[in-house]
Amino acid sequence: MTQNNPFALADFMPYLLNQAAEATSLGFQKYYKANYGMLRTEWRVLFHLGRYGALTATAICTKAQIHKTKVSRAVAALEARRFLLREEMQSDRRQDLLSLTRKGQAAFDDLVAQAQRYNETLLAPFTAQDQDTLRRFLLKLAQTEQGDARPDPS
Amino acid sequence: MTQNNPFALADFMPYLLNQAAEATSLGFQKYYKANYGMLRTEWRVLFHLGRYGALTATAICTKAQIHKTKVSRAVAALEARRFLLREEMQSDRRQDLLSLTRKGQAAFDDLVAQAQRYNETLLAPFTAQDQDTLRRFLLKLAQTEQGDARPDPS
DNA sequence: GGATATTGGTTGCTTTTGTAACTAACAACC
DNA sequence: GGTTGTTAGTTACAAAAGCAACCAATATCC
Repeated sequence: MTQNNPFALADFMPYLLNQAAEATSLGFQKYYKANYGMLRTEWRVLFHLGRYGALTATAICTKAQIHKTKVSRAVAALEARRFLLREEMQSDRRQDLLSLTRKGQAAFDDLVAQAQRYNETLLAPFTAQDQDTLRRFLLKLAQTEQGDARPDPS
Repeated sequence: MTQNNPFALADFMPYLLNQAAEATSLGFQKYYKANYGMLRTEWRVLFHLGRYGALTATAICTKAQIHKTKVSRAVAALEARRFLLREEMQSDRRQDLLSLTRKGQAAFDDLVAQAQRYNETLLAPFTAQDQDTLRRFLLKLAQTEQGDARPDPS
């Protein structure tokens, strides 16, 4: 590249997005970690069960876009801590239907309330309209196709 | 939370940002991984040296906002592969001045060109004005303070 | 209805990250 | 000028993520 067109990392979307993602994730992460000893995947799994009711592991994988090994481990951890319950399905004995226990539901309620508040503080500096724009952009970027960026032509 | 105000994960900025960050990072990551066997931190360190000239490790830490152990390892890896050179500083023998080798410079040139192209395709769907807005928002979000989100009142 | 493929999920192993402790060089203070 | 404190950077150990192999249940095909 030419020096008269200095490309800064701050212009590079993956970098910028990562910085923003990390900075904003941390505040909330501290909360669920400190209060429930949860990892991010665990919080996400809990969230999905709380938000959408009983689901199988693969359903969570699909909805949450998380790899099955991560979900598997998160479920195991949540189960061990009695946040969720596992019930073998009649129709297909490979699958377990997962649902929150009362304790899990309580954690969900608290965490969602907390998340909402936190989210509001994050978005506070922006007008409602800008918030919409931002959301729209991020959703579009999140749909970026995973094609290789010009693989080595060799 | 109330069910008549269903809070979706897609409304939660940390989540949205993470999704966008991951989706957009992947395409480029494939490239530097496949062609140079680099990790993300290594690419970032390389970038800073290419962009700002010779630096010490801590200078990179500061500029790039990366923890020193990560930088230390990235530098070691890049040095082992002869992408950079390490020179003990006269003024303070604890510090090494790091600079790119010819090979490192070549990799930098290629990667930056690639990054720019990739970035353009990412931003293509947006108008120039929207791109600015987006950048501005992300920068602001990236500056989010790391205060705990309401720690347990106990 | 038995062989083959597919799917749901888990486990083991390797790579990467995070955290804390550590070494070496320098600075400051008396 | 020796003790005490800092700073630059590395290393060792633990936690987490990624990947591939795997097991068991179901579906498919002949």
